[in-house]
Amino acid sequence: MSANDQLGIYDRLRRDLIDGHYRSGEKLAIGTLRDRYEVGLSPLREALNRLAGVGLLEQSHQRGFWVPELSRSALDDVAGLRRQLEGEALQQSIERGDDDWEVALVSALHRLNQVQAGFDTAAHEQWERRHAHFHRALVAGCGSTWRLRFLDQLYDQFDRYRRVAPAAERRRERLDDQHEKLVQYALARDAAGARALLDIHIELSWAVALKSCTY
Amino acid sequence: MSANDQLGIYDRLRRDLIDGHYRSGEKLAIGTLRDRYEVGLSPLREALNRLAGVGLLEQSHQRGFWVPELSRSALDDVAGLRRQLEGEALQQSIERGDDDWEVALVSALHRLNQVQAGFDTAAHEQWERRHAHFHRALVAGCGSTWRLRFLDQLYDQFDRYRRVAPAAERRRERLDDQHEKLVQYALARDAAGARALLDIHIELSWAVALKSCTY
DNA sequence: AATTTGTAAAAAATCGATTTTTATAGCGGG
DNA sequence: CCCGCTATAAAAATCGATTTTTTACAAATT
Repeated sequence: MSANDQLGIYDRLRRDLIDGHYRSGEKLAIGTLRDRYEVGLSPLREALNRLAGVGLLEQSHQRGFWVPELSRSALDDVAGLRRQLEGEALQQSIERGDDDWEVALVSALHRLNQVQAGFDTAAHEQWERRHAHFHRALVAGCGSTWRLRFLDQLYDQFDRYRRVAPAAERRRERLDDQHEKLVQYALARDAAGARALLDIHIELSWAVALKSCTY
Repeated sequence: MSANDQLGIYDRLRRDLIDGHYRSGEKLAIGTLRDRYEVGLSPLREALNRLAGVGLLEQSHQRGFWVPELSRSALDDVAGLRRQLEGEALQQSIERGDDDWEVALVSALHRLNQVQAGFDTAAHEQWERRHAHFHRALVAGCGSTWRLRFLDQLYDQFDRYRRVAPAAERRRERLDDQHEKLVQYALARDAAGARALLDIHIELSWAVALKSCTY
């Protein structure tokens, strides 16, 4: 509980849900959450409702909140839709992105690479944040608010699987390398090349995340 | 306040937001809502939070909730993304939909046509519900939970514009006719034809909804 | 005259207690 | 012995009051 106290209960819960702090399908007892996060019932319930709105929780009337089940089919669904939405968003970003977009993208990549070394828990937290931020920066220039909104939700869902999947160092290196190359394509305004690589990138990420499914 | 009392505050607010009962950009005073809907503060706030999660409201910390602004650019965004997501969903539905999907689709069309006559307020309410249900039935067989989830949100957004746009009877007839033809394509398992018509259908709907933007 | 600062009113957010609903275990009947 | 019913316990949902924050207005200073 160090820097957590600055964050609202919504952000803390969201992070813990994505990090796999709660088991797939687990029921969230509101009273228990209240004690654990040391918040009042009202802000807690409001956060749970908003999280249900963006698909990070499921809600049943008068019966409380659940963590959505992790499943192979749900992962395939998320990955497939992400590939489509992110691919087109990347293409549009490359076609329409301005100087500010380029700068933000380069910055996001640099920040991501800064933290690739030493993988203690805190550093990994930071890497996760910067990784998510990088992918958002890549597509931020697409000009479609709703596409970005949906992509945010899909990133979160995808990360739920990746976070609980076993480490895959060899593949992680290739993925990191692809981040570099994606930026090169983007700066060269090669939309087709970028999109082709992004498909590969998502497919490889999917293969890593797939290991989270015991089935 | 007839059948409204059976619905939860979330559904009542959602319907009123889509129906244009609140102005674009309007600030929602929580105390006023509490009196108008005759509900307690807690369920009201929880509903507002969930509505913010699905994009039917905007929220600013400690500053309350707003109705998202209607704008030409936002409508174009919603319509474009809807065309893409719904088109592919329709194609997959036609390729994968089973007998139950066909039955539900035919039922939804029939129910929609049953209410096309007499357009008083209550009948129009019913038509709106059945129209939304028809489009959901059309794509329900696609097999992608997340795609359907996002489409639901896009339908709601699109309807916000259509509901406040002036009536366009001539075009409405053509749109209703297209509903029939869409089902014919679907039952004939002609995915390409259905998708082409759906593009036309959405474009025509967009032209109608566009009249809601004063700009 | 414009900007800043202080104060009062209004609104949102939070809290703790109460009510309502659901789940569980024990009891009685088939 | 199993099924259904009731009583009890637990949990979620709701309420009304309180606290905190923001906003609007006015006075004072530059």
